[in-house]
Amino acid sequence: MRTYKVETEDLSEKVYKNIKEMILRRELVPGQKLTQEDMAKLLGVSRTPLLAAFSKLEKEWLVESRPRRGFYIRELNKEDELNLFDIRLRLEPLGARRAAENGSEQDKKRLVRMLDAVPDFNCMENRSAFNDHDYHFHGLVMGMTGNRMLEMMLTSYNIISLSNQDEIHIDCSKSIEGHRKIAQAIAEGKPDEAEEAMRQHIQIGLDRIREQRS
Amino acid sequence: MRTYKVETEDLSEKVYKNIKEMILRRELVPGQKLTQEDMAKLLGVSRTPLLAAFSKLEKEWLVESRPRRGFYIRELNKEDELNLFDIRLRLEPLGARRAAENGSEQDKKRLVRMLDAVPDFNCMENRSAFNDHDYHFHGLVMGMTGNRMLEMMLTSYNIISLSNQDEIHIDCSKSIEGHRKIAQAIAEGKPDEAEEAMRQHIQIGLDRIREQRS
DNA sequence: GCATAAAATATTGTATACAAAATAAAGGAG
DNA sequence: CTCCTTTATTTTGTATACAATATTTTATGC
Repeated sequence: MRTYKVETEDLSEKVYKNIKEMILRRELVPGQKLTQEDMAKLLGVSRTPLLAAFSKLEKEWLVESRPRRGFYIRELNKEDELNLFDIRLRLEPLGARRAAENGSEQDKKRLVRMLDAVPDFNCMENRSAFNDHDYHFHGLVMGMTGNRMLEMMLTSYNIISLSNQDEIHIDCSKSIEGHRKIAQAIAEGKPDEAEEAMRQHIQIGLDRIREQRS
Repeated sequence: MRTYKVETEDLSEKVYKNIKEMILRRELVPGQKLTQEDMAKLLGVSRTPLLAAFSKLEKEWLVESRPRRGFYIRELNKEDELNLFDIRLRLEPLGARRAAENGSEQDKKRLVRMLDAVPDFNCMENRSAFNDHDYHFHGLVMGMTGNRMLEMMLTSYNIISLSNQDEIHIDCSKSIEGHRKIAQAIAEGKPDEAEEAMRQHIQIGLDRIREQRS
């Protein structure tokens, strides 16, 4: 009998996911040093899998390596943020398009349901709730594209954006309205509209960066 | 007196670059297993920095990790290749645009000179020469964008494409003609034309994949 | 012979050990 | 007290060691 073994992931992969999660949750903040000993103790592993995890995160732009000085949560300056959005502005609309084309009916329903379930929480007071919503929304859309490379890249970029975003400067209701429009277009299987709606949504984020940190 | 210390990179970074180079040069081919002991001996390092390098390469999609089985040079199936080009088709044109906008005069001259210096080598006979040219051309352009994230991503993707590309199926002169057109537009500082020329150039690559491996 | 099971070998993933470099602390000179 | 030098401590980067899993080889039954 053929046994379907679970592709058991190694420790470094678990650690990698944990740290990503911690960055998203702002338990680790941009600029912070990741002391190896401390992180190893915190996560209950040795430094070996930790180092592999750091290396992965480095190439995803979430962590920065300063040789012989240590690893740090990457802190974006204004130029970096613009560069990041330059990329997102091209790729997220592509993702929305492909989601409309390739997403399963089940996922499309889930997407709509997700937005129905987020009626009105106070963004100013509950920032992490919005963070979670935003992260999951973009993640779900990118998971519908059928392009795992795209999914991986944009998941990381989304985390960087969120973790570097200033608390004060988000127009929450407008953002969710944007999500709703995108979800609608994807659910209805309209690639052009989905792409354009996403483009506008990302553009707003870019505009906000431009006007603020100048 | 202020001393400008050279940011000395660690072994894992050197190993990482070495392996990337080896993939590009086809000394390591898609599907091949990277036995840790062998690679460590070959590169003259221990397995520790090697593992960090593998982890980096994994997140750049150049290497695949099969837990408890080892690391392998990533082998793209047709779907993967289409996914890859779906991304390149959006990002490389953006890169060409930014290169036209932000590239230094020196780099622009270098770009034109590069294409003058590649008059007519026989692609069929000298595949690796074309590989090198293609890699360096795209690398130079992406280095002119002023967007290091974009540069890093597309450098890797370029390597994957080249290492997975079939020997037989490249129209070399047509490709170089495309490069010439792009270089021209960038050198003249015409973003729209540069973007469009690059789009067409990548599109040709995509078409080739579509028609062939079907 | 051929397929299956058992033993032997090789390879991986992780922890630990150690040297080199960076940081922090202590000590003096002005 | 402040600045510089020297010493001590911490932290990093790499190598090695070891247990657990995969793979290969050998043995055994049919």
